[in-house]
Amino acid sequence: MALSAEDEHALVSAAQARLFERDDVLLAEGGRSDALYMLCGGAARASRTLEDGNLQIVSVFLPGDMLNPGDVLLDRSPTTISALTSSLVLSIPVEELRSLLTQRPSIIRALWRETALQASIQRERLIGLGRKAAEPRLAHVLCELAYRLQKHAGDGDAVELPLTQVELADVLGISSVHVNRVLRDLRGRGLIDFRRGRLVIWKKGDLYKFAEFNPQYLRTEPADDG
Amino acid sequence: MALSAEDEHALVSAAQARLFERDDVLLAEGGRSDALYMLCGGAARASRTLEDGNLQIVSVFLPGDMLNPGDVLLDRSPTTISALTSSLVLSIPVEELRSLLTQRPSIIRALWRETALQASIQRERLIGLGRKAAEPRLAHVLCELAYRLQKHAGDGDAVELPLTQVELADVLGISSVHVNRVLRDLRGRGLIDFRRGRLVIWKKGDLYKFAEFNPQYLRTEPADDG
DNA sequence: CGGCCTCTTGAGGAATCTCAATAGGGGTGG
DNA sequence: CCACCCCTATTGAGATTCCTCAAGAGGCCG
Repeated sequence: MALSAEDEHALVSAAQARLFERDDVLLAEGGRSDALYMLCGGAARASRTLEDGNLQIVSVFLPGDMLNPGDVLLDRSPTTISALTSSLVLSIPVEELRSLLTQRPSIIRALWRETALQASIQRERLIGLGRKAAEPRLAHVLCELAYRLQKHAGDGDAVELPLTQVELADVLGISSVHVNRVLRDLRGRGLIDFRRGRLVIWKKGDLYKFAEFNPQYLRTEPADDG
Repeated sequence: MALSAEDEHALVSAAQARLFERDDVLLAEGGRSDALYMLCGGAARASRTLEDGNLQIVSVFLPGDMLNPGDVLLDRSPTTISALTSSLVLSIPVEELRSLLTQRPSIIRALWRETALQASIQRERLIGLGRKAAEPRLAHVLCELAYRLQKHAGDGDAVELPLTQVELADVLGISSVHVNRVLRDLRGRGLIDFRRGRLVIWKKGDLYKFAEFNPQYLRTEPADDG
């Protein structure tokens, strides 16, 4: 989160820890955004349900992420945030956050930075949804999540991705049936293997190229690897 | 931009004004993000071109918008920003911005807020791209742009939207041919009329409902209208 | 053992695309 | 002022991608 040790300490000291189980709602769409949430363990999602019942997942959160860095500026939560797996979450009530922000202005920068990072992630997703076929679109999301979980994973390494095919479908804006076929296709190309929440990337270079994935947008610090 | 008069004055004083013509590039993808840009007049877009030549427009900017509030935190511009029409742009070199931010911490808040607002807009676009058919998706984008241009436009009012059908297609992630058919459909429903950059909304309430458009996410201040 | 969720595969259908041809408007040079 | 050109808009027709419905298999848990 790019915070100094002191700032992080101040933030965490003001926070309350809570545990959520799979599908528990942390923050309902339209509800008051009354605390800043930080995910310490597990995984979570932000989603919107449309009138026809269709669901779109807008963000996937992994340990270390803030869940609503931009939303605390707003009154109400624009999406529903819920747990993908058992999750440990820290929360700081907005009143306390406000006083912290005046005492420690550098925290504002961190929130701004986190907001910008999540906007970058959403931008790449938007590009995929708009202009990529299902195969590279799925490949890109897998690259992104694997990279965020484990920047330096090499060929053949496995990463735990707690997403079902239905959930992947709701991230990608396609049907779960099609996700299944696309996964089969990517497996057939020898790029990846994804089964029951376990992703293996066989050829990172080829996969990145196929997905047009460039991890630059996920870096918060100056380049530290390829 | 939610700045105090003094802060705005300080910001504008440090800025340099420039005029761009249609399709001029303000900031190239991958280029250094060396200044903060603010759009004063005209319109602009942020876009990404994929390897197959396909283009996706990620943001449309209107007067009053900052063009890269989150990107100044990063090294390089993630998208190409170019003018949709003749545009007047203020720019503040990042070095000067940095010193301004230390002198006037409240400006950080404004940049954070603007970053969060643009993330909100992108989130709604993402939802449309993922889960809405072309008709409500286009309707939603038209609602958004009309609202941003003129919050209080009523039924039958016209708004100048400097977008061709090709550009709308690149916003929506569909082909320009299909944009044309969808516009015809929306016209047939009596909701809107869009010809050569001029949008008329016949029935705002019906259009909002059809598009599932709720302007809440575009508000930076507490509610001031319906 | 039974139920439920996830995954897998097939088959027909719907939305959207690409290609192609035509029309309209606005600018520019002869 | 006209002719020409280019960009934009419009419409048709066939192709493609992805969807929906449906059925069955596999795993997990009470």
